[in-house]
Amino acid sequence: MTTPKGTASGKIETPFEIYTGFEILFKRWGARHWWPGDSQLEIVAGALLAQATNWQNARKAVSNLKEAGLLADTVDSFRKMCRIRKEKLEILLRPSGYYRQKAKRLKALMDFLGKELGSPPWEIPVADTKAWRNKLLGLNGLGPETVDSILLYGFNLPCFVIDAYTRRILARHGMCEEKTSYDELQEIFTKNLPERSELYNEYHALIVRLGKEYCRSNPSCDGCPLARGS
DNA sequence: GACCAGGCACATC
DNA sequence: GATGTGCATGGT
Repeated sequence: MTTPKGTASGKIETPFEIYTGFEILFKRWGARHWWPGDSQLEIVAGALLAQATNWQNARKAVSNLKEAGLLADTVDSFRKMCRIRKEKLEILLRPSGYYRQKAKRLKALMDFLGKELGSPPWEIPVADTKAWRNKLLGLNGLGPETVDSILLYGFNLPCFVIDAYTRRILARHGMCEEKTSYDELQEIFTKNLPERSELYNEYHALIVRLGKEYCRSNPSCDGCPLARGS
């Protein structure tokens, strides 16, 4: 293993331009077409179920919900989702891990969205993005990453998602510290990109693609496409 | 059997 | 406010 650009800790000391970074990744892997899902409700639920687990496990729980007829964007399906007993929901969510917490959180989220917006499909005006972000952050079990994922992928609103991969990649390129807050990391992207949900969507998906290949199993970051001069 | 994976809340200091 | 811990499954 060679470490041409990385240090012993795998840190690359050359920051990359935020928009250029997108262009490089997009050129390499193209559109990722996130978030996978047949309905808006599936995307919203999936964002919550993907918390602290791999997508494979989250997808199993999503499939269980679909098979139970709970994830269609229809009045009947949504009513069923809102009325399902917590114990039954827990069984369906088991594969995604933390299933008791997630059942409680999902019910609370569905109740809230139902009261505020009725049955899906839902729409939120772009002008209300910030207000809705704050509303959702007030719900139990919804932190910034989950809320931004819901708003970006479920509602096509311009909220840049910061996840573990994003933090790791910025840190390795010397662009943030361990303790840099979520909001500060988000600003690094939003201040350097046009405010467009499609762009945020693809960029985050590409970062996850990058993270899986160059951060997880490659601590020296060999060949990272974002390294200057690579 | 240990470790990790697209978080978050809560207790404690 | 910073840090530690609980929540849990499934793949490698």
